[in-house]
Amino acid sequence: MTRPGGRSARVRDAVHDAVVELLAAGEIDAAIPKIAERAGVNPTSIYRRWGSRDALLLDAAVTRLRSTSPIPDTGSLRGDLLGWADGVERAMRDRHGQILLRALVATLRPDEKPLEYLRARGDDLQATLDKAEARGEPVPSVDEVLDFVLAPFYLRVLFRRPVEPGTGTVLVDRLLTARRADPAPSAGRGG
Amino acid sequence: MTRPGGRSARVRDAVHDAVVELLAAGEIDAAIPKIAERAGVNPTSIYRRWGSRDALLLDAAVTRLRSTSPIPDTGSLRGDLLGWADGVERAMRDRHGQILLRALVATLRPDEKPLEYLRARGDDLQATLDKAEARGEPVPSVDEVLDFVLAPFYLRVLFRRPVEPGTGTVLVDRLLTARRADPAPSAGRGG
DNA sequence: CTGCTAAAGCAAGGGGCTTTGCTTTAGAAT
DNA sequence: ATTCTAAAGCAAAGCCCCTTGCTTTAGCAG
Repeated sequence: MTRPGGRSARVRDAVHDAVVELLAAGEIDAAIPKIAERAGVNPTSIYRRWGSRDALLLDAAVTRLRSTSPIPDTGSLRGDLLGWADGVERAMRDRHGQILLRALVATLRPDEKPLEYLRARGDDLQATLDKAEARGEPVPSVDEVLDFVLAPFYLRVLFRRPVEPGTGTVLVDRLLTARRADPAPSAGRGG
Repeated sequence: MTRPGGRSARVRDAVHDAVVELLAAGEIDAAIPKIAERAGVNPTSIYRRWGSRDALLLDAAVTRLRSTSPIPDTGSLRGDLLGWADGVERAMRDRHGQILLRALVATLRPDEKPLEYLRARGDDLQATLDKAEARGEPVPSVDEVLDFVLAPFYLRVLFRRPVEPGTGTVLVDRLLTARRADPAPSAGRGG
């Protein structure tokens, strides 16, 4: 991306938009020529830039999901996690968010290493937990946060069960209550 | 399936095998002619029977996953859940199980109703919980079981994080401990 | 303003997926 | 054993995806 502004960025955004719109419209297996037409772009541009439909879908999903649900800094672990979980909840209740998550999972290859983007989100979470620990709060591990909060959201979306409003709060409360009740059994941190 | 035994079943199994083998071999987007060749079957047979590659993958995944991890009847809720969770853990540590789960999620369409097969597994779980309740044990809801046990397994597999041995026990313990510590906040049952 | 170059557009060709009408086979029924 | 039929196999044709070499454009640099 030596020319991030200008035409290059315009085409990229148009193509990403086209992908999301087509998926949202039920055109699940629209191929590259169809995406290009929707984006008002020449198919060759997509082939040259992304190489394959899956690579394009993955790029679109990661790019769009990256901007959702940052972790706030509220001064308390509970506040931070609630703020983050609310953001996740909003994304997971949103049709486009659901579609992007599904596209992300569907295009991940079983044998590759975890995505850089996912590792970064884990690091953010770890930083939040470190701050809380420095304040003297009792803190769960990143794995526990993922198990208690993120996993239930993802299960609901991927298996088409409803995400009720307030789910994020329930899940964060479960996490913090469980830690208070039983600080022992879980495994160490992790990527 | 008016003729479940004989050639029909043989072809079905051969095709399902071919799907799993190709996916396991990294041939993620092998199309129907390639699957047919691997199965020693004419492509037309697949087109006529399943209609599309996605329908075939979904059928293969559901058929193969249906036979894994039944819920035992041990006389205690904890025993039942541990037995079930061990089965899930075994499937999720298995390469083929991981591949089938990924295929299942990838081929689910966002707007259709939940799978009959998934509803049936939920009913099995509910029956187990009902038995425990009749014995006077404190019981979680189906949703809580899914959140605490199944969701973390699926998150690990779908996002390519390792499933450590003993994970099932840890997750079941979390579920039962949480119920003991805080019987209040969660939502009702559900499909 | 002029020149440079990365990226987008264009066009043509090959290849493989998918469809469809017909034939053949194998399992079930009588 | 004979008959019947659902399902599998075969062959050919159309379609569309993908590739590739070349041309054009638009943004940045001097």
